[in-house]
Amino acid sequence: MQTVRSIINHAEKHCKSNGSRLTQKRKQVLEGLLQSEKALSAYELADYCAKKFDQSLPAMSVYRILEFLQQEQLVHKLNLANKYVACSHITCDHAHDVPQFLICSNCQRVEEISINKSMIEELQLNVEEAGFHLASPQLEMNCICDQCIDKK
Amino acid sequence: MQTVRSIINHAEKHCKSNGSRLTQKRKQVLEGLLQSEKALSAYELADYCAKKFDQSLPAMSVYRILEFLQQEQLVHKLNLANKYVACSHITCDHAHDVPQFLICSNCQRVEEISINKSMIEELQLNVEEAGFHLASPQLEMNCICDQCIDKK
DNA sequence: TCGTTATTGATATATTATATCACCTAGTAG
DNA sequence: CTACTAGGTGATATAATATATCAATAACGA
Ligand SMILES: [Zn+2]
Ligand SMILES: [Zn+2]
Ligand SMILES: [Zn+2]
Ligand SMILES: [Zn+2]
Repeated sequence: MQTVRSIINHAEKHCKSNGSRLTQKRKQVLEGLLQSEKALSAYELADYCAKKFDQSLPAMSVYRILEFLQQEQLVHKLNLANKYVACSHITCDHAHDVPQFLICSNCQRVEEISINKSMIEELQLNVEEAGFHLASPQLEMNCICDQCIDKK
Repeated sequence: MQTVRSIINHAEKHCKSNGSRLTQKRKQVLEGLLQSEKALSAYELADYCAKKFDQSLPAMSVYRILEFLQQEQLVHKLNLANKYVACSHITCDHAHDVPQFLICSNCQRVEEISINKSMIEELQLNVEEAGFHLASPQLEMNCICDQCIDKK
């Protein structure tokens, strides 16, 4: 179990070695995602920063920052939920595989998994047969998590 | 190649045998989706109806109608694109399988395919291992279609 | 025909997202 | 150190998608 701080430190090094800067605001947004149990919207992140750091962060800035963080592979956008999550592999050194996401539609908890490569290839074949090409093999699946099932 | 009209007739019978009604407005919205090459938003459908049938249809009504059409399995919502498509199997008599969608992120053209059942099961296993349960195995994949590739 | 239910309209508002211009700040060159 | 430059942020406007609620109307069954 790593601390939020150590992950952010790692992210900062990553940016530095990339020629980009992980500014304070960017750290704040990333922290918001790291400390959260669930995926957050840009506006929820703006709220978080406003409350936590006592200085309002306009939603526009959050969007720009999220875009930056995505480029740096520190954050992923969940298109199925229109929400954002911190990457689970920030402190891993290996290259980032194409991610697959399980999203609990009840509580927004998210799991970033890696699906069998052969399976993705098979999927890809199906897609090609239909006259399409996978633009991004990032799959997002509409799920219910164990915890939410237990509650019912 | 079936005509839009014949598909709508089929849909009407389907609703009747289901104890529900495919009203004129509902037909108009369904027709909008059937005649379209690509997925449409609720607001685009409202525009279509306004122009084609010369009577404005409030967006709210479109949303309600889309909800109805989804219940009747005549229409699918693409959560990845926040758009809607007519089901490709309205005139098929067989039970509707769980659909999988290929969405061209460039032109919004959509293909409704059926993926290998064993593959879905394998996917499901992966998901269960991660402590989640597939809420709907409807996969939506971010693609580029052949036509859009050729244009470039 | 009357009363009930299903359908639609109208209005307000929430949520997510993009476009644009102005301002500020950190790093660089002189 | 200062002035310049590019990158980063703020502010404002607006678009696009979606939900909530109450009123009006149309269809249906008795
Ligand atoms: Zn990741
Ligand atoms: Zn959950
Ligand atoms: Zn279908
Ligand atoms: Zn296309």
